[in-house]
Formats: sequence, C-alpha cells, structure tokens
Amino acid sequence: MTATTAGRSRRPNGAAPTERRNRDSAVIAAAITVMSQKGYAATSIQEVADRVGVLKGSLYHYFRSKEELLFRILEESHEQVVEIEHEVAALDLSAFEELLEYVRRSSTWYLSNIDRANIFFSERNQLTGDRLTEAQAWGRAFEKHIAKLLTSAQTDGDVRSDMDQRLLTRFVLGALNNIRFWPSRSGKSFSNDEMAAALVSLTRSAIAAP
Amino acid sequence: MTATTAGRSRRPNGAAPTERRNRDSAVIAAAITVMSQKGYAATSIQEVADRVGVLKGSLYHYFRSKEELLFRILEESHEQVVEIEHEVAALDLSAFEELLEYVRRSSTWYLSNIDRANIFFSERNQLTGDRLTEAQAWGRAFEKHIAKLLTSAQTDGDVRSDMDQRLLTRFVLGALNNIRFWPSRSGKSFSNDEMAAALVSLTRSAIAAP
Amino acid sequence: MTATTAGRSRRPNGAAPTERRNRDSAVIAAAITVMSQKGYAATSIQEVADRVGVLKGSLYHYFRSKEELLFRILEESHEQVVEIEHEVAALDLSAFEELLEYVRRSSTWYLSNIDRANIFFSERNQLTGDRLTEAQAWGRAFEKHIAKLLTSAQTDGDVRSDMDQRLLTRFVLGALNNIRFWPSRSGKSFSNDEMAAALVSLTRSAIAAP
Amino acid sequence: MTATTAGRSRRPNGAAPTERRNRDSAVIAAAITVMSQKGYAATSIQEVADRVGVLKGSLYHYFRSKEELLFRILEESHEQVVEIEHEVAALDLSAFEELLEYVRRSSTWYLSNIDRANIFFSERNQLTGDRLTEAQAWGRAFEKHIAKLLTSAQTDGDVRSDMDQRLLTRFVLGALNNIRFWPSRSGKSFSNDEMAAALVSLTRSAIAAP
DNA sequence: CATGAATGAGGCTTCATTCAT
DNA sequence: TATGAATGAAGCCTCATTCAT
Repeated sequence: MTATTAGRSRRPNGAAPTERRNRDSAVIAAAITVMSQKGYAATSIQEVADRVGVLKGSLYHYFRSKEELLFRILEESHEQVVEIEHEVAALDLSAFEELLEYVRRSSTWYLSNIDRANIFFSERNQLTGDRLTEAQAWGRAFEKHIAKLLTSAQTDGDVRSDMDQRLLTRFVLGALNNIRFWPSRSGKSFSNDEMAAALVSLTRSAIAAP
Repeated sequence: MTATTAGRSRRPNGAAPTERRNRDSAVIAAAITVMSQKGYAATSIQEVADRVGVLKGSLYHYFRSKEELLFRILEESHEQVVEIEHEVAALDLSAFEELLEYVRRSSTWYLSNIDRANIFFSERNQLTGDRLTEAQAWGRAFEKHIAKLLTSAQTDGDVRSDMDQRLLTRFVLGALNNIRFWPSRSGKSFSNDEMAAALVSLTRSAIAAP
Repeated sequence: MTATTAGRSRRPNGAAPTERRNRDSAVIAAAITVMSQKGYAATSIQEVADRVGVLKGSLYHYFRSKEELLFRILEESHEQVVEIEHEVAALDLSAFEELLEYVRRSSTWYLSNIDRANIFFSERNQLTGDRLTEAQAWGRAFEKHIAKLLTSAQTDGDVRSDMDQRLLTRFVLGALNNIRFWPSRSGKSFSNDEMAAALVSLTRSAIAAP
Repeated sequence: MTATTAGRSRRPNGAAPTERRNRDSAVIAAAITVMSQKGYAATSIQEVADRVGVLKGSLYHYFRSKEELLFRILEESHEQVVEIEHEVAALDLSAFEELLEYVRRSSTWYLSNIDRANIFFSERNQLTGDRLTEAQAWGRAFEKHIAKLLTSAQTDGDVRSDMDQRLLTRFVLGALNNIRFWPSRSGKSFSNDEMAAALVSLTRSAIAAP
C-alpha cells in the first residue's frame, strides 16, 4: 500500500471510471497468465498487449511500468492471502486448529489461483527499490504469523516440542507454498479440496505432539 | 545427455586440459551465482563475464549460447542429484528408510548448493526445444523414483495407507524442494545437518504408518 | 501571417467569446512557461495540459498541433515586438536616437516577458515548412530594420563609420537579444529599467561616433 | 570531471584503444553537427548513427546514454574554453587588456567551432542531476572570471566606473556569447578574425573609461 | 467543450551473438 | 584463447494525435 500503485492515468476531476475497471482486470488477468508461464523477466509487454487485444503502448494507461504491473499483481494476491488470515483468525479456534485451518484455506486459494500463486512466490525479487522492500515485508509478516501460531500451539501442548519452532515454521510454510505444484504433474486427478485436505492431514501428522 | 552438450572441449593441440576446466568451471560458477540471484532471464551475459573477469565475447569460447550455459548448469546439478539417488539405493535399506535417507542426503546437497538448487528448481522452464524436453524428463524420473519408494513402503506397512501415493509423493517432494529456502530467513542459525535432520523427522512423522 | 494560424475560433452559436479567449490564453501561458524552461522539443503536451488543469486530448480544441501552438506563441511575440518598432518609429526621432529608444523599449519587453523571449529566440528553428519560412522572415525583417537605422545614423554622423554596418548590426542585435539572460544570474538585483538603461548606455558608447 | 564520463566500454585489462579514438571522435563530431542543428532533445540517436555509418545500438560502445554524450561534448568544449582562459592569463596583461584579449580569443574559438558553441550555450540545461550541477558550475566560474577582470580594470581606471560591475559583466558576456550568430546571417562575408576584432573594438568602446 | 482510451510511430537502451584481429 | 567493435533484434516506454461518447 505504500509503493506507487495509485494514479495510473491522470484524471484531474473525479470522473467515473465505468468501463475502466473491466479493462484493468483484463490487463491484470492477461499479465498473470503470461507471467506465470514465462516468468516476469521473460514476459514482454507485447505479449500481454496481444492477449488483451490492444497495442503495446495502450497498456500504459493501466500501469506506469512493467514493474508496477507486477507489483499490482503481487499486491492483490497479498491482500487476498491476508484476508484469509483474518477470516481464520476470526474463527476463534485453538492455535493448532487455526494453523491447520489456515493451511487448508490458503492451500485452496493457491490451488484456485495457481498463476497468481506462482508469481507471488517466484517473482517477488524482480521488484526493486521501495516496492521490493514492501513485498519482502509481506513475506516476513507472513512467516511471523505462522511462527506465532506454532509457538502457541506448542505451549498448548498440541505441537511437538522436540523441535525448534523456527524449523517447524519453515517446514509448514515450505510444504504449503509448494502445493501450487501438485496439480501440474500427472493428469490432474485430485480436486482442490482433496489436495488441501491431504496437505492438512500430512501437516498435522508431521507436527502434532505425540 | 541427449541435447547439445557436446562440442565444447575440442583440444586440437595438447594444451593443458586443467586450465581449460578451471576457466570452464569459473564460468559456470559465475553464472550460477548470478542466475540464482536474478533469475536466468534477467541475467545478462555481461554480468557473468564481469564476474569471471573476461570480456563478454570471450565467454562464447565456453558455451555456444546462453541457453546452453543454463542447460549445462542444470545438467550438472541433475547428475549430482542422480548420483545421490544411486548411492542411497546401494545402501540396501528398506523402502521407507531409503526414502528418508534420500531425503536427508539430497536436503544436504540442496543446502550446500543453494544457488544450484535455486536454478535447478526455478529455471528449468526457461529452456526450449530438446533441452526443455530432456530437463522435464529428469523431473518426471525423479518423481517416479520417489513414487516407487513410497508405494513399496506402503506395501511394507511402513507408510500410511489412508492416502493416495501420488499425494504423498507430491508432499514429500514439495517439502524437500523447499528446504533451499530455509536458511534465507531469520539469521542462519541452524547447520545444514540440523535442517536436514529436521526435515527427515518431520517427513517421517507426516507419512509414517500409525 | 501566412501559415496555418486561422481556423481556431469558429463560434457557431453565440457562446461567450470571453471564456474562450481566457482558456486560449491560459493554454498559451502554460505552454510558454513550460517551453521556456524545457525547450519546445522536450516539452510534452501532457505537461501543458497538467498546468492548464485539463486533459491532454482537450488541448486540441485550442490548437491543431504542437507546432501550431509554438507558432502561435512566436507569432504573438513577434507582433508585440513589431508593435514596439512602430511605436518608436512614430516618435520621429533621429535615426540614432530611434535606434537607442528601440533598444530600450524592446529590452524592457524582453525582460518583462522573459519566457516569451526565450522561446522567441531559441525555438524558431523547431518550426517546419511554411511556418519556419515565415518565422525566419521575421528575423530578417527585424535585422533589416536595425540595419537601416544604423546606416542612417552613420550618414548622420552619429554612429562610427570605421566599421561595416553589418558588423554593427550584429553586435547591437546580439547584445539586445541577450539581455534576457541578465536577470538569471546572481540574485535579481536590478530593475528591468535599470538593466535596459545600462544596455542603452553601453550600446551608445559602443557605436557612437567618436 | 566529476560526473560520469569515464568507463564507456568495459575493458578489464589495460588494452590499447588504437583505432578506438578515431571512432570516438567521429561519434562526437556527428553528434555535434546534428545537435547543433536540431537541438539535443530533437536529435535522435538514430540520426547520429546514420551519420557515423553505424547501427543505432553500436553507438552505445562510445557512450552510456544520450545524456552522457551531450555531457561529453559540453565538457570538451568547456575544457577548451578554460584553456583559453589560462593562456590569456599567462600573458600578463593589464586586467583591461586581458579581458579584451580573452574576448578576442574566445570569439575566435566560438566562430571556429560554431556547432560546439551552439550546444555549449543552448543545451546545458538539458542535462540532469549531477551533470547539470557540474555544467552550471562552469557557467558560474566563467562569469566570476569576467567579473574579476572587470573589477580590476575599474580599479585601474581603465573601465568606466559609472556602472555596476555586474551589469558590465552581463553585457560583455552577452555580446561575446552571441558572436556565434554573426555568421549565420547574410552571406558569410567576414573572416573570423575580422568579426573577433570588431567585437573587441565595440566592447572596448562600450566599457572603456571616458 | 471535455473526456480518456486508443493509436501508431518512434525513441532510448539492452543484449545475445558474431567475427576479424 | 581473448578481444572489443559491430550487429540486429527486441524491449520498455513516451508522445502527439484522434475519436467516440
């Protein structure tokens, strides 16, 4: 929310965007598809424009630079993930159950938004300057949240205490972040819910107190 | 081993092969460092040359194209990982223990070769044509190997049978591949062995038969 | 007066011409400020629009092209300078005194309209085609006028005869055109009148007959 | 000398440039011609490349950016002008005669290097950042030098004391800087020396003590 | 009149790659 | 082998201008 997201096209008075939003979303959608597939650096604005059905230069009505476009995608994704965090927190579960529920819901989100998730986890470091700083902060906050839940769950006696919480955190996060790769192999034979459930079950077994 | 790897070391006269290899390794080492950090697409040959202390054009004595350079890096990594696979297979353990030992050793390798591992897992898809095909085959073989071990271990009754082997495979692979990110967070406070051991322990708990 | 100046103010209905003129002047004023600072080529229509508080596209109600906008600015300036020429001619002074009075009054105008003067003297050559031709004609007429006064003054014995009139002309014109740079250095400490008076005095000394 | 001039093409070891310098000069010469004619902003790298007989991209072996190219031109010109300053200072003349000799020699330089002089006086402000700062400093040093000579000459009683030194400075500088426009009008009929001599004579008359 | 999205051309710059020396 | 100038293609971005609303 800090870095340069706002003010793409100069609108002196407060005119109504009407149709605008649609194109905006179309642009972002196109960018997500291409960038997820080829990676940010290998994606050309041209390809995005082609997909939107607009000339290259016209895209600059929707963002100020390729990097801003990436940032916007990341930012949106981040917001949605944070939203999940809040929803789960509102459920008033034990730390352990909250953690697992969080794993389940975000897994589902990643699986339903694989392209977004790919970009979210792979292209953050292509940002520079303030935008990079901000995006890195997301990651840290994210990790801290998981760490806190794990610590609480350890205190509650729900999570094994024979292992440093930091190692647990990394394991849980790693397994979670990787779920986006599950479907890409061997003919999509599991539903998102099945996969999410499997991840939760495996995570539970992995870290539960004996 | 299929795609264009050959044709680098023509040695018409009896020049010192050691010198050659050294430069060659230096080039690869430089490329690994840069590409791990910025990604293949965002890495310029110039940066690699700078790091080697050679002019851009000179690099083309060591590889035919940027893509071949990437391929060589991936290939080397792949070979080393396969080597681990063979070593572990030679230990004659039960499927379950072989799997876990494999996890331990490859974790250690990833942690000791983080830059290589980064490229190995992130840049494969930047290849094209035959090289892409070959690299993708590695991944599939890799997965198949884990799958086989898991199936055997399930048959042995060592691994939980309440979950499809394919889900188990993805989980194990995902957690394993992700260990390369463990050190990057919060002040490197664990040794590679500690991290590998933790991963093994967690993986065991996750998938062991009850 | 030849080139494409016309065709701006079609007023089909009996709309208020005042409003119109105002906007028109506002646009020109904005353009003058920006172009004086950054130069014609480096000035974007966007910047002018921003300064007027209007969207880029809207500016095209006030001129047909960026070049026409520049031309109009130059033309207006030219007209004002010519006006000064006529005023001074009407004073019925000796050639020498007319020249000096002309120097004084145009100096003052340049100093009071520095941005206009900057554009007038620096951006003429950015025009093309007929507009360029016309603007260049202004310069020549201008010079011819000074030349005529100097020749007369030489005949009158008021101006030194030991130097070709063409050299005198260039000197006088050069010194005059440059007065617009006087204020920009070292904290504006002189009034426009003081500077104009100084220029007149120095010019007089420079060219007066001994 | 401060701003980024050095290090255009990366040369790890100290190889001999040999042919290099030639091209370098050719590039600068081409740029000077085009920029003098059309102005920096309106000059495209393409035009310079065409004139050198090289592809657009190839030019970037000789400079890092269009702005650096401009800076280099300005810097070279500045150095030559400063050189003149030093030469004249070494002549050990009275302040008044030194000033006039300086006017004569720099006039001659401007007339012999009209394109350089045009750029020198017109395009400085197209620079940005540190380069702009440095170039502006040149101007100030330049002016200070003239001012010092004038003050001394006033003290010596050689220059009129009825006028503030700052006004004299501006007048002298203005007339001098403008000499580059003298030849552009009406069929080049005077030699550079004639024009320089005329300027000196007129300047002397203008500012000499009565 | 104003809007603002779209155009289409062009500008600066980077870069993988080649090649004569 | 190494050099470094040159290529040619492409990439990002800007901008004057148009036009339907």
